[in-house]
Amino acid sequence: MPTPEPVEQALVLLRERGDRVTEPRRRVLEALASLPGHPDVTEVHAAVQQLGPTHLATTYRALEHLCAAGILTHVHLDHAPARYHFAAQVTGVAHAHAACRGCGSVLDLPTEVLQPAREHLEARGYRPHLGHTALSVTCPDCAAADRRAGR
Amino acid sequence: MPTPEPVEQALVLLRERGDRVTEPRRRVLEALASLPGHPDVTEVHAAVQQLGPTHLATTYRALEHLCAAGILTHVHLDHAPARYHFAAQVTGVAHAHAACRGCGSVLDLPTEVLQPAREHLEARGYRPHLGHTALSVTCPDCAAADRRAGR
DNA sequence: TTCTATGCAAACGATTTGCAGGGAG
DNA sequence: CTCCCTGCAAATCGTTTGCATAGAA
Repeated sequence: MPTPEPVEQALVLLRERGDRVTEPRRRVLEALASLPGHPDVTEVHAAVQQLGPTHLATTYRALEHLCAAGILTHVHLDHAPARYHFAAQVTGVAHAHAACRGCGSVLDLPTEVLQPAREHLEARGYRPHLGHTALSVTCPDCAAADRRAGR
Repeated sequence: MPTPEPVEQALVLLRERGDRVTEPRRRVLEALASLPGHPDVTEVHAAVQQLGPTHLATTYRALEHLCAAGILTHVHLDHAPARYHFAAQVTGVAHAHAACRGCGSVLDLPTEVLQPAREHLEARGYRPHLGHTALSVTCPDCAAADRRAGR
């Protein structure tokens, strides 16, 4: 189950690492906690701005740092920029992703559906990071739109 | 089994579409046929250059066009730029991919290992494009290197 | 001849970097 | 007091676009 206070949890982890707890980092965490789904840098930054003036480069650096610290993770979509969310370490739930090639919407997937892939990879000495890339899909809405357009 | 002459096959498909068969396009196809694995734009362009002077923008446009025509496809890796290869329509074999986060090497995967993912998605009305994004992995070599570095 | 694809240069969006000053520990 | 993090501006990277011309059909 999700931890009630991901932000507090994240701050504890930051301190444990000996990293500094700064306003921009706090804002990024608050922003991520308040935003639904899996926002990209731009969306995170917009929310961060509402909490106080912050330079875009700083938002990038904070996100990068929090990812490196294992507090956040990001998912890569096929075209669109990466999207961020709290890591399983913080939320307690791991999940994989599928992203619509048309509208960019992200669907969370239970990790079990990738179990055979995991086994295949591990049997060959590969270490899988299955939450790190989103499967490419066309969502029902965009599929309908495509059909209407004759594809 | 792979078609003996993917380039010829591709040219036929191009002509069938009423598209023009130009030097740059021919070079891109030759380059892809000669390069091992799944080269990215830069690698394709380097090979193309060896066949004759071609502008980078043209290589981009040729690749884009051939993908749109269904003759080529590209795989997205988590960080690195997209990598190109002949489409299943031309080679006769479909496959998925896993890409090493460390060194970028690409491993081909049998599509069956993604079968449960496919079923999960289709049951929800999503249309999967499972060859389009590479699963993120750490290859055995990079995993060993990571371990040596203490990760 | 017609009309698409190319070459070229410039524009572009996203992300990164160097550096000097500010704030956390 | 020390050193990490931030703000800012400029640089960089990968990719795209507008326009005039070359060349495929």
